[in-house]
Amino acid sequence: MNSKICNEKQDLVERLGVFMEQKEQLAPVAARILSYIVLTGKLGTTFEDLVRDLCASKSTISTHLNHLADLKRIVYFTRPGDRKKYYTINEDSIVQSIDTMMDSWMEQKELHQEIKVYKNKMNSQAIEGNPKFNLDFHDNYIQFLEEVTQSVSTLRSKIIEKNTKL
Amino acid sequence: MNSKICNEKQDLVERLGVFMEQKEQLAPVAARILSYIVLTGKLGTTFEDLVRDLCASKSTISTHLNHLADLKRIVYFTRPGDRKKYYTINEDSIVQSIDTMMDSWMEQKELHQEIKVYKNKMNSQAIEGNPKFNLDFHDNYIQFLEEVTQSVSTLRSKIIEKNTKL
DNA sequence: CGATTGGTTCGGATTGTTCCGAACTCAATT
DNA sequence: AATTGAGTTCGGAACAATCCGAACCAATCG
Repeated sequence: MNSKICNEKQDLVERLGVFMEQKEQLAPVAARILSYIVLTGKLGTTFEDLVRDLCASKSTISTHLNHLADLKRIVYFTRPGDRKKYYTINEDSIVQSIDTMMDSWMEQKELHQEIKVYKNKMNSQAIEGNPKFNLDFHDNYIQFLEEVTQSVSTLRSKIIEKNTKL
Repeated sequence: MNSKICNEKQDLVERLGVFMEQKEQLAPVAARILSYIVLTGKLGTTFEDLVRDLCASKSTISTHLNHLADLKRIVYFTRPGDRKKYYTINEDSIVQSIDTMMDSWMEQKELHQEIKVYKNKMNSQAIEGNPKFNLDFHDNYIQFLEEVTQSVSTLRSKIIEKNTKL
């Protein structure tokens, strides 16, 4: 009864889905589930909505829906006297994606620092002051990562602050 | 003769490789080629270095090496009277990765704007002022994307400036 | 109780990715 | 002209990801 997904929504589900599949390392159907849930908003999305509108099997929907819930990308609410779960996106997903970004930048920074240790050791072993490695690249990269992390961290605080004010 | 890769380097190649495989959507061997080239630095890496030290077939190395060159992730120089190509990372790879990030943020922003158009249209069609959609999430996300793009764009200029001064 | 609703689990089938070996090309050497 | 060096191309083999159907379970309904 509440069916008949409009073309515009279907189109957006596919396009946002492709984007997420790429950027969030999700399986095609998982990405579509997530975009469908984003596009449906606070009304919430049910298991059967997804099976019907994404034309996927119950098993596929079940697996990916649970996976997204495990990742805390989605949450659900329920209605009295209704066994169904109504999924919506986790509202802190902006902060979540910031944190993921920052973690990855930090990991990258640590790798470059290890590389510097390695290259410095090699340089000091080099004969007659003939250094094989120039560390500028790594220094610049580390500096860039620090600055971008710093600046996004500031943004993060602002977002947190705004959210707690509500 | 110039062989015998040390354990420390080998270990770093693998670990940086895993990171890049994830974050840059590269095939395992492609990611290892890139890390090997990073770790070898300005001396340059040859085809045969890679075949020998990564223990991969010539065809695999050939394909991935050309792919990385197509992506402009690596460049090569040559030596007089030597047919080999000496690959190094493209020195503007910091700027490159900034640009990739910003492009992706922009694309994401455009998607959220389209979603807003869709949700607004639905809201205006809703009967008796009962809006189905709350646009705060998208507004916040768009604002976040604009701010982070802005701040990274500033960093980008600073890096460009520094590079041209050299 | 039996049927229906709302899902979960498991064993493949299908599809996609990644890599390899063999045969090949093109230049430079002998 | 044959050989060697440096690499490319193509046709699968091996492996991994993704999805499906069938069988199943647990609550609720009639």
